[in-house]
Order: sequence, then structure tokens, then C-alpha cells
Amino acid sequence: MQASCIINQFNHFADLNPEEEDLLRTLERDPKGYVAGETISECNIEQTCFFTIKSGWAYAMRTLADGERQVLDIFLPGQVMGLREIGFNRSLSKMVALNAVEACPFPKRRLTEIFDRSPRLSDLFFLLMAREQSMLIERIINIGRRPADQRLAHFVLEMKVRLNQSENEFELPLKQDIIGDALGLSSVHVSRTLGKLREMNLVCMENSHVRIRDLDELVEFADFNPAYLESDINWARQG
Amino acid sequence: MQASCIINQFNHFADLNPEEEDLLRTLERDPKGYVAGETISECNIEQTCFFTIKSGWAYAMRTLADGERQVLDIFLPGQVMGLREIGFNRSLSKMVALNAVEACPFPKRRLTEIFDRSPRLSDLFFLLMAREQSMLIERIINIGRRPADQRLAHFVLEMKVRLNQSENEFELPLKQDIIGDALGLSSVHVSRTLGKLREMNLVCMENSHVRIRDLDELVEFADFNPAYLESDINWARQG
DNA sequence: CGTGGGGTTGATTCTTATCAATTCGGGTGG
DNA sequence: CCACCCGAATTGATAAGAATCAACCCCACG
Repeated sequence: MQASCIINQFNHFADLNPEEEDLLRTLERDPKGYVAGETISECNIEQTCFFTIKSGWAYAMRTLADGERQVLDIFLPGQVMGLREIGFNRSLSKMVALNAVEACPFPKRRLTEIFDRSPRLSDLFFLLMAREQSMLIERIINIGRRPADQRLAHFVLEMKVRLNQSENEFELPLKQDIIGDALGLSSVHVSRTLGKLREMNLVCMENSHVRIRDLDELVEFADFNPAYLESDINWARQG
Repeated sequence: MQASCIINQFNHFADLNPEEEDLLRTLERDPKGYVAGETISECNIEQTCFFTIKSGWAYAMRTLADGERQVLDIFLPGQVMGLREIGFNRSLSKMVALNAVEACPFPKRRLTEIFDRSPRLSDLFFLLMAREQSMLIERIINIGRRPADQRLAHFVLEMKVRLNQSENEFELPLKQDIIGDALGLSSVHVSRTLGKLREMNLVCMENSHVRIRDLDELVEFADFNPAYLESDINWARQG
């Protein structure tokens, strides 16, 4: 983990110049360690920081009045957590480490400083916001209109793309209850449905390991179109 | 509709100076009229414009492979439609007029021009993006974890706040099938559930007219907390 | 008067949740 | 090395919620 994680991540969307890289690096000082399950940031507090993830996975969640839980985001290394809370007094979600996490808090103000100094990074952050929105849109479609099996298939494929995985096998360190809470299903039903997908010879998920048996079939089955993950800064300044 | 709609809308989140107002006004030239049900922008095309809504309501939607529909957003006057598609080659959703709409297309590039000229408006657009994300998050929670009756109650309350309605009665020009497609329900079930809410003496919705019978009860029942709609630019530059 | 779109209602089926019991596997401590 | 324990996953039985299908009403509009 020598290289800056955030720069790696941002380089997917734009070619950064050294100055931009320096600005981004300022967001990644000050790493803090969290153990699996540890709360990184509480819900409904006056949070003045965002967090960059240097290593490990995390998620954002909300607990409802009746105790139900909804997982809102799953964050991977290089992502910035909390951006969407920029205009709010109190935090709207809780951030939790999924495994051992190194995260770097930085004050919200540092982001607007970057806006002032580099219009191109402004674009880029705007772009990231847009991409996150598109992922949320896709989740709404998934939860709102697809049955459990397609939902899970779609989720697996999204993860594959987000992890930049060309292989059909990869690690996915998510318990079934987290997956369920992300997709609006009970953990029991996740288990059953994964069993079904296994029998259909589409995906095999066991102890945090995913093996996609037939990618084309799975994509077809899930009605998955990766376009919503393929943003690019070049589209931002034309038209 | 003398006053600029977009400026009215933006003034909820920040106090604009005359120069900023001028910049925003450039987004609202060039109005085009659409009749109810007319498509404003297709899905999966190379769209180089965003749209500002001057009057009327519109929605964004996606159609799935099996013909199912999901309504993604409902846009009110003064909102900018399409922001989230900034980084994408092809449009990810379809925009449709709900009633008679005046919308002003403007090239994507004009937005980045604004970013270059006014860091404060950059902040503001970033803030709007964040607010939209928060609304999506809330919809995910709603769809993923709440039963139909709470879901509808929550939706009505969100609309009340977005419309800036202090009264407990207002117009809501949405057919039940649109509401259903927005909330992941069938139109039949929407009808039935609205009936139930009527019997419970919480809300009465008839031909596009909403009457909230008991606001406190309804808020309690829906587990509704309006915090996610209350963004403010002042929180953006501190911390 | 018809006609059609939107809304309501009932009957039935399907999907998913819930509750409960069982298994599996990895760690811990004796 | 084994017994135990715990969290996670699986499996079965049942119940609840929502979809679907079909009929019907209402009413605005030609």
C-alpha cells in the first residue's frame, strides 16, 4: 500500500497532473485504524470530517425506528466516505468498518479548498458524486423492481465491476446479513436465494468467495448493464 | 412566473448575489413547452444538455428488460434535471413531463463554465447533488425496509416538505401508477393502501389532492425525519 | 349517450418474512 | 487432541405482504 489509494482510484476517471495528485494526497494523511465491526462515524452527530479509505472495506447504514437496518453504501479502498453529507448539519448515516480498515479523516473544509484551487478536481468530485448517484439509482431499480434472485445476481456483478475484476473469481468479504440489509432482503432469504443461484449454475458464493460460473448467462439473467459505472471526466466538459 | 424559477429554488440553500443570479439566469433561457406525458429526453441517447424546469412537473424513469418500470425522480419547478448524468456518454434514464411543462435545455458545458467562474456556485451545485443523493438514500430505505403503508405515508410527507407546504392540504398531480412505480409497488396496491391510510384517518388522497388529517400521527407512523431535506450551504465550508 | 382512463374491490397466487431447529467450521480452553 | 462454544449458514414450516387477474365503478369528455 505504498501508492496513494485515492490517486489510484481517481485515475480511473481522469489523468491527474502532479499538482492535482499533491492536492489529493493532502486528503490521505492521518490514517486511523479500525477493527472489523468498529464504528467509524456515528449517525446524527455533528460530523465535520469526511474519510478517505486507505485499506479495507466499510459500509454506511441507517437504523429505523423499529430496529430494521438498511445498508446504504459499501465503500472500497480509495473512496471518500461521507461526501453526500456536505450540506447537512448532522450526519445522516453511520459508517462501520467491515474488516480491518485504515481510514483518513479530513475536515470538510479541505474539500472546498480543493474546489477553490482546482476547477478540474471540482469537476472530478462532481463526477464522483454523479457516479455514486447512479449507483444509488441502480439500487433503487434493483430493490424496487427485481425479485430476489435477479437482485443478488445484479449485486454480484456490480461488485465485480467495482472491484475492477477481470477474473470470474474474487473475494467478497460480506456476511449474508449485510448483503440482505443492502438489498432489502432477510438474511435467511439471501441464503436460500444464493442456493438457488448455485443450483442454476450461475454464481457460487461460499465463505466470502465468489465464483461466477457463466458470466454471460448471469449478465443476461440479472439484466445488468455496466454503463452506470463507466463515468469519465471527458464527458463532463463537452456538449 | 415572472421571477426566475431556478433562482427561487436556489435561494432556499444560499443567499445569492446579483452576479450569481445572472449566471444562473443563463441556464433558463430558451424555454420549450411539453404536454403531459411527452418525453423530454430519451434513455440511452447521447444527451449533451441538462434541463431546468420553469413550470410544471416531470419525472425520470427507467424501463427494465421485462417491461417493468421504475420512477427515479420527481422534478419540481426550479430543479435541474439530469445533473447526475454529467460523466456519462449516454443517458441513463428517460425524462417525461407529468403535466404541461416548460423546460429549458442548456448544454452541459455551461455548467462547467459556471464552475470556473464561481466557486460558490460550484459549492451550491455540489450541495444540490448531495441533497439529491440524500433523497435517493431515503427512498432506498423506504423501498427496502418499509411496508407499503409507511412507504406511502413517507412519500406524502416528503412531497409536502419539497413543495414547501405549510398547509396540510395541497395538490399532488401524480397518478397512482406513477406513485407505485416510484415506490416499488403495483398501482392496485397503492390504491388499496391509500384506502387504508384514509381509514386510519392519517391521509386522504383523492384526485390529485392530498389532505393530511393528523400531521403528527402521520410523521410518527411514517418514521419521517425531514433532516435529509434540510441542506444549507453554510455547512459546506466549515469543519 | 358511448368511450376510455383512472380508480376501486375481490379472489387468488406468489414472493418473501418470520420463527425455529439444525448444521457447519473455526477458535478456545481444558 | 478433544470437548465445547459461538457465529454464520442452511433448512423446514408457517404467515404476512404484495402482485396479479379480472370485474366493475366513476366520471370527464367527445
